[in-house]
Formats: sequence, structure tokens, C-alpha cells
Amino acid sequence: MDTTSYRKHIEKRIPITDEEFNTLLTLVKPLSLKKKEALVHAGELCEYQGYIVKGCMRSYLTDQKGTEHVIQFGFEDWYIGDMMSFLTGKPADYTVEALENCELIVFHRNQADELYEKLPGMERYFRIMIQNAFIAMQARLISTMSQSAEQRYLALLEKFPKIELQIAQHHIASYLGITPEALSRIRRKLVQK
Amino acid sequence: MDTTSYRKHIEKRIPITDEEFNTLLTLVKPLSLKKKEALVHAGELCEYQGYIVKGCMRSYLTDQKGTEHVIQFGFEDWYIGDMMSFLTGKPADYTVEALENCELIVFHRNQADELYEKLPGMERYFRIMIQNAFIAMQARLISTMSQSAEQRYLALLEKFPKIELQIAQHHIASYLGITPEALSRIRRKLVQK
DNA sequence: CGTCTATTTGAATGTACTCAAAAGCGGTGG
DNA sequence: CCACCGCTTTTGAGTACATTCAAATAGACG
Repeated sequence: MDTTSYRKHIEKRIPITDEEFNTLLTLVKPLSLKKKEALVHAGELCEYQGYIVKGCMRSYLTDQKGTEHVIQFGFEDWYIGDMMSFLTGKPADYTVEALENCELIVFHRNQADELYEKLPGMERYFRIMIQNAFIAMQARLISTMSQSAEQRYLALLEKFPKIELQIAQHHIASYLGITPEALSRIRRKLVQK
Repeated sequence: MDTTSYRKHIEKRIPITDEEFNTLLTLVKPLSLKKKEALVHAGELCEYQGYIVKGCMRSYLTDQKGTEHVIQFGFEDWYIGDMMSFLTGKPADYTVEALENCELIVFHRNQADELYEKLPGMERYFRIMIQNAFIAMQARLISTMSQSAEQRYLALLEKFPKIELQIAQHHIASYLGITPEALSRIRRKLVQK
């Protein structure tokens, strides 16, 4: 598997030597997922955090009524997984599923201690990753609280102009926190303008 | 100022010697805020992260229409501040305000490098703090997306049974993402049962 | 081509919102 | 100690937006 983008992603945040990167590669492994396969199912322990080399994924929660809620999409060069479960060892709340055939580089939670011991710099790298995830999550909460569904949809399109080519409308609706019917009506209204 | 709870908070997550803790104390400072005073105003740089020794606070965002949205409450032994601004150096989105007279221990962003250099273990401590913040934020997003306002209100009461003694109802409504009128009606309905 | 799923459309319903006004409560000064 | 003021909470009426349920249309895939 091509690890170029993975290395670049790390080097953007912390310095890393060839030797260190090779050590890192002994602690992670490639994983292919076919469309609809999952990295983790809700209720299981999330053993891996995945770096997406190719493809796109979604993590979602199924509520008491059986409705799915998309928590996050993952695109190339993003991390995905149930962070809570991975970090705490509790069962995952989310299912993390491939929306198309995907290539991941995955990191097992049992190797976290070894990783931080052998490559202390990675502690900072993961801190930065989590910071970014936190900031993104907070931005999303704010937009949910302070904007209309239409505004959120437009903001999403602005941020990811090609999202509708990759991701089904009902998944986008779920991410926005509305029903597919509601999104369909918003789209119709926007086209009419 | 009494730093016992602060030290305990750290020791729960990482080992720290007397000497290290004393070093840490040279890098932070106590700060008192009177009711309604702010640690940071939206639009300014958030220079400090605050550890709340005593009192309670809220961070909130004011949207285009002038409506305030409570992002987070901070109670004793919690951190508060605009993480995004603190970490990135961009202007804060939130105002972080004391809801009653407060005692904080604050950490200045310019001292972050020095802190991590002198006390490398703190890198892990802050990673854990951010992880927890992320997990909490995500849980909140999920509850906003998958539960009714009434369910969210009941869940909040369960988590913080005494919250209504400390925090005004309209702030709680704002935190729940509804208007004060809507919360008042939910409460009436619950009492009638 | 046929089947299954996704998307669109329609109609009725519901939840929370806005605007407006009344009631309640707490603190301050006379 | 009471009267007043400002702010919070409650209540009412009308409205907007998204939901639910149901059905029709469109697309994707074997």
C-alpha cells in the first residue's frame, strides 16, 4: 500500500525521520474495506482508529426508534473511528462503515502505549488530531443550534462542493439532522430560486 | 489560593512530583472573576484556558440575529475557555463569562511551549483533557440530534441534579437549544404528570 | 428487464418559534 | 419595612418549519 499521503499528513504536524516512520509502519497495518463493510459495529469495542487512504466512510448512531444519525463523514486523509470507545475501552456507540471500497491504515488500541514509548512525538500528533476533531465537532454543534436546515445544507455544500457526487442524499440529510423528505424539499426550493 | 483540587485533578491522570507541580505553579496564575465578568470576549484572542477552582461559568456564542447560544457550562474542577482560539490563535467565537463570583487557575497560551518542554508529561494530561472534551461534545451533538427537547432536559437534570439551583432557566434553555418559553412549557407539562 | 432502493411529492400533524403581555421574584433605595 | 424597578418566568395566540405516513417516480444494479 502507498503510505506517501500518510507520511505527508504526519509531517505537516510533527517532524519525523525515515527511521521513525519505519518504526511507525510496524505498529500500523493496511486494511481494505468493501462498500458497506464496517470498521466497527455499535456495541462492539472499537479496536482501531483508521486513516483513510482512499474512499469515504460514515460513522452513525442508531437511536431507540431505529433511526440512523450520521455523526461524521470521513474522506481521504481523515481519521475515522469511535474515539470514545477506542480511548476508553467501552462499547462503541457508532457503527463506522465504508460508503465505497476503501483503503485504510489502521492503528490498534493495544499498541498505543508502545507507540508513545517508541515515538514520543506521536503524542503531540494525536493531540493535534484530537484538537482538530474537537474544534470541528464544536463547529458542527454550533451550526446545528444557530442555523436553519437550509443554511446548514448550503454551508456543507460550500465546504465540500463535491459531496453530492460521493454521498447519498439521505445520508447527507441524516448528517444535517433532518429527514430525507425535508432535504428534498429544501433542494427543490433552492433550484426554483 | 488553594491548589489542592488542581493537583488532585492532574494526579488522577498523570504522575507528578512535588517539584514538577511547583514548576507548573510558576507557569499558571490565579484569577478571580466577579459575576458577569469574562475570561474572554468573542472576537478577542483567547489567551487563557481556565481551571475552575470555585464558581460556575458559561461559554456562549452570539449569532447573526443576536441570539445567545450556550455552548458549555463550567463547574468546579472543569476547564473552560475557547479552545479553538486558544490553540489556533484566531479570534474567539465565544464569550466565556462567570455566572457567579469565580476563582480560576489560568494558563497562558504563550507558555504552552515552555510547559511541554519543562513538563513533558503535561502533553499527555492535556491530550486527555481534550479527549474528554471531544467525547462530551460529541455526546451532546448526538443528544441534540436524536432526542426531543424534553428528553434532553431530563437527561441534563439527571446528570446535574442541582443545576437549577445554580443556573438560570433561560441559560439552561439556551444550552438545550430551545427558547425560554419552550423550556417553561416543558417544565409545566412535567409537573402536571 | 425486473427488483430494490433512493428520491420526490402530497396531505395532515406536531413541535417549537415569535410576538405580546402578565405574573413572579429579587434587590435597592426611600 | 415597603414600594418600586428590572429581570426572569409563565401564559396565550398565531405561525413556520420539519415530521410522519403514504404513494408515485426515478435510478442503480444484477
